[in-house]
Amino acid sequence: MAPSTRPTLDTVFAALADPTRRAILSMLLEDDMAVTDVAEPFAMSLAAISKHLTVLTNAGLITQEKRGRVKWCKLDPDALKAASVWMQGFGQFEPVNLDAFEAFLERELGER
Amino acid sequence: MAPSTRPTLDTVFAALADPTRRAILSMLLEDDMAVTDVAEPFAMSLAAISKHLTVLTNAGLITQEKRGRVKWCKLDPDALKAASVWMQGFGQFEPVNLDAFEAFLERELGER
DNA sequence: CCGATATTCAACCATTTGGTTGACGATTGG
DNA sequence: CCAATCGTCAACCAAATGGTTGAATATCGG
Repeated sequence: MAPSTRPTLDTVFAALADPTRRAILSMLLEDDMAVTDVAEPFAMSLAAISKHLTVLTNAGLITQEKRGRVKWCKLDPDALKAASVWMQGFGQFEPVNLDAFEAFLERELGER
Repeated sequence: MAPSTRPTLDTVFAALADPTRRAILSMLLEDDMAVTDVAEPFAMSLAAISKHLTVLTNAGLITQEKRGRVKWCKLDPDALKAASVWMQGFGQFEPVNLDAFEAFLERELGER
């Protein structure tokens, strides 16, 4: 599924502003997933998750491919890359630090 | 002025999702500015800009210091750094690329 | 073929967001 | 002192957001 609106910094950052959507991205970091499986850990309807996935797709953060009755969701980090470049213009941040990233993930999971 | 709500990834990304606010950040990259001067290039009321600055402050992206009747706005890239680290977990992006950043700025200014 | 599974659609709702205008409080400078 | 300037507040508005439920549409498997 291609994004219905061309991804922009607006759509990318707006998509990232929601904790549910960031959690979904984290899950997809592990592996591609079907919509139903994405929805499983969340205390909200499947329809709500489906909408979140649409937002992520329109932002270009994931792609969705339908095989049979299952729609597979796959992380697509290109849009993130664009936003990341934008942000890095505001400061010389240290190079990729996976440890810090893990810490963020854990803190965020802990908050919920 | 300290943020009234502790900055989170939610507030940082939500703040970045608005083109007016991103433009304000770009302006503050050049120099600190008073609220009235920040508002000058925009076709919107001073009150609206004041609200945008509150959003940026709550996200921890800027600080505001009142000296006399003038309130000075100053970029504070720490919150951006946190968000940047989060994003970099999703891909091994090339190191800081200021050229790409300039291109983004120009494209964004061109869009409006 | 038929029931179950996967996903979206449509209508609805409450809340948030981004803007307006006009009044207001604080500070400055002549 | 007093008029002008700086910025926020309050009330209001339209549109977008994030959620719900129930029905609809495909597709799979036995």
